[in-house]
Amino acid sequence: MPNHAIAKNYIVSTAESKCATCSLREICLPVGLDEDETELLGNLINHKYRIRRGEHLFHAGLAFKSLYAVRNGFFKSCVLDSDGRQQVTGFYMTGELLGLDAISSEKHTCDTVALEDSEVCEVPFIKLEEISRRIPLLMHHFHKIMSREIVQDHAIMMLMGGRKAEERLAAFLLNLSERFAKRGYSSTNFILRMTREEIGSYLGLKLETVSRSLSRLQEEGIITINNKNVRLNDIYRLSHKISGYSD
Amino acid sequence: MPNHAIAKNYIVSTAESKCATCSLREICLPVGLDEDETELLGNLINHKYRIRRGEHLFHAGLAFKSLYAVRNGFFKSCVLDSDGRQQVTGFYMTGELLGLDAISSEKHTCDTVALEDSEVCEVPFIKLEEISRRIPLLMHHFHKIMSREIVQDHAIMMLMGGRKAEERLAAFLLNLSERFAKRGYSSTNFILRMTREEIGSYLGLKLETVSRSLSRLQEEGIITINNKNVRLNDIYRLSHKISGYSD
DNA sequence: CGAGTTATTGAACTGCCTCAAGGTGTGTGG
DNA sequence: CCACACACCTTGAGGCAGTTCAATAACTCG
Repeated sequence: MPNHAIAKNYIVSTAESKCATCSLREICLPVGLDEDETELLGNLINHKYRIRRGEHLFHAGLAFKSLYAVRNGFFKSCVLDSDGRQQVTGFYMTGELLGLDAISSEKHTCDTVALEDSEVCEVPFIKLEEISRRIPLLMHHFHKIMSREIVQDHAIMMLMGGRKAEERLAAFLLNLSERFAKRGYSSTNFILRMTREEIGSYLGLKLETVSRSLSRLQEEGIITINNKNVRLNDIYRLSHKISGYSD
Repeated sequence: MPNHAIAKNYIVSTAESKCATCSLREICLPVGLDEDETELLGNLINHKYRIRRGEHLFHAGLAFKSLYAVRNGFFKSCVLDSDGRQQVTGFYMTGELLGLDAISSEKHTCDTVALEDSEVCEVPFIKLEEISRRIPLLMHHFHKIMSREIVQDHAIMMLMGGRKAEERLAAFLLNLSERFAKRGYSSTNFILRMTREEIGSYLGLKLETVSRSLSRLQEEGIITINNKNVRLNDIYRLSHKISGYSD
């Protein structure tokens, strides 16, 4: 089990913790499994854990045993570098998979922290690989998830490489918006679970720059921002920020 | 097959194009396969292709069918954004795997271009997944490769997020150095296959800044650079550039 | 050899960072 | 429920690293 904090908060297996009957199946798992395959899934999840806001799911350096699927809530992962700076490498919401970076070295390379009270499903990696052999669709689905992570990272590199602060923020907000929409939440009205500093770290900016850019977007009427609450008033203009069009 | 240019340059299958007897086996493939498993590998590679300097291996948008293992040579991949800017997302050398980003959407998201005359082994992805089912070690190895790509991308995000130009260059050179060393080439003396602009794009800098930073490192005696030829004179000081130590 | 690409270097500019001060929100303990 | 402490956010002013623009030099390859 990941660490002491979690040990105290694990949730006993119930019918609901079976993937087969999970309400998130369509987000987490491939579609089109037959009955036998669905039956096999029963063994995939070990436990569910409750992680409270501010708690670590795992620390960098910890031996890698399991991936964790976000059942609900919101996480960040970040790497600490030699001189103590924190680089946020990703934000994760319902249905997304945590710990993929750890497969290569068999150690976690990130700290992963809940940004709100959350629940995760523990997926022992050995089991995932085992069951994958029996369910080609599951294997393929897993490959797609890893690939998606790579694509997402490339998008961030792209932002950091050549975009101005305001453009990065626009892209960031739109990305969140889409992901919320996919989960049935409002795409125009949501809460930023992370701090300005965390946003800045993720986008390669300082927190003051994040704050100023958000204020600017608000002055332009494109968004309304009140502390952690954002409303996207004009998605069209917001997305045109990114493409470098002037209107 | 990937595109017209390649069609003309494919190399007929020979004994040498079997993974089982390939000289790169230790770089490409997991160790510890038994005879049966090694036999199964025979079917993994479709063709080898010769790609000349400047030619594309594949273009962004192309339907995804295969991954490509670099047999020898050097590649870059890059994404083009809406207003035509090019972001280099990675450099790839012998034994590394190209096209991982394409799995998620079943379309290539990068252009991938040879920076010197190169050869690649085509690995049809369906076949890879099929054979993986029969060879757990191969599946696991593949997962590690994907994970390594994620870790590498995080390292770049880290550089872009909080490092100064000279530090980024130092990290870049050391990364190349290690990868060359692992392949039996000199770790202190190598050729930069890519242009200053490509380095800059990869690291989130302009080509002039790359040039200036390299010149600075040379003035300090840490490296010697002559056009594309680099010599790392003082790896110790070079690595201390990164950690933010002052000496 | 010559045309085009790539690299170096200089000078001026600018967007982001740094430092600083004050404001707002949140959660905890009395 | 209030008050206090702490964490987070906003805004301003000034500085600087890296960009932009420009001119020249060096290399590459037909």
